[in-house]
Amino acid sequence: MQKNEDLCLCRIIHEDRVEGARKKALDDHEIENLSQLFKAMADATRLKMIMALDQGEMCVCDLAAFLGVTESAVSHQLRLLRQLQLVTNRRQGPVLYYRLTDCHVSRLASLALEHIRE
Amino acid sequence: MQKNEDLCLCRIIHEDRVEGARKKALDDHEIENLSQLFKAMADATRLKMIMALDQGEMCVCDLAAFLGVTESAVSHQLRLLRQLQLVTNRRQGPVLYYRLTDCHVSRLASLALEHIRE
DNA sequence: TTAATATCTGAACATATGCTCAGATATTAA
DNA sequence: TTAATATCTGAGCATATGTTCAGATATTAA
Repeated sequence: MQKNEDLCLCRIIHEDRVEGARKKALDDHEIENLSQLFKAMADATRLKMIMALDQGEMCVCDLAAFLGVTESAVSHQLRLLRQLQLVTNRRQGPVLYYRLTDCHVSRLASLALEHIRE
Repeated sequence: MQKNEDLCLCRIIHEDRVEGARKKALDDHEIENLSQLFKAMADATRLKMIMALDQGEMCVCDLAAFLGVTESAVSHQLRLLRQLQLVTNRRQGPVLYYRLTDCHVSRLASLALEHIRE
């Protein structure tokens, strides 16, 4: 096996394919954003949260009860989803009602679900 | 804060919403499968591999050269993708050519990309 | 069989992740 | 102000993840 610096032409069987892949490749920034989005949906708890919020807005208590985890855990995950702008909240007194920012994530989930069920 | 056993009704503000979410919730098995699929796409290296294979089949060497990681790393990731049946291979002599099993993952990636670029 | 090539595998390691706990902050009502 | 409720936050911890390394396996050709 070779060190990173040596990962060079000597082992490339099909230079054309490697070159072709390079040309059509997304830039790193987009890849990073894509993987972040998928990462947000890659956890069972967050996925359940997203599916639940797709039905309508819920507060932290509600989500915690639904999920069977502490409100702290929910809050941490909501922060992550908020930072990715997947969810938004609305304050009514001391209660924060969370909802999906738009239908993007639920569409992604639906499409993925179709493929799993096929 | 309460322990898990105490995560009970006393903190549920909107029982109806919690109950509604419970009724429409996917079963755990499906949630698990969904999150596994998203997890597979949640890593930059695997995402690049998937996008590259969407262009056509490539061998392990090619992918390693394209990605700039060791062939060992590629092989480990390919095993994961194989186990989830996202990729398949075809042997030609000592060379294994990998390709996407179907268009599902690339569709997912395309949809996600649209949403990111919007 | 032997050597060369391509890929796979398990172990080890550093880093990331998700959760709980304890306590902080924010809002409301008495 | 004080107390109560709802949520947030940082620290700490156990587990998961992604990579490399060293060496194993599989295929082909001499």
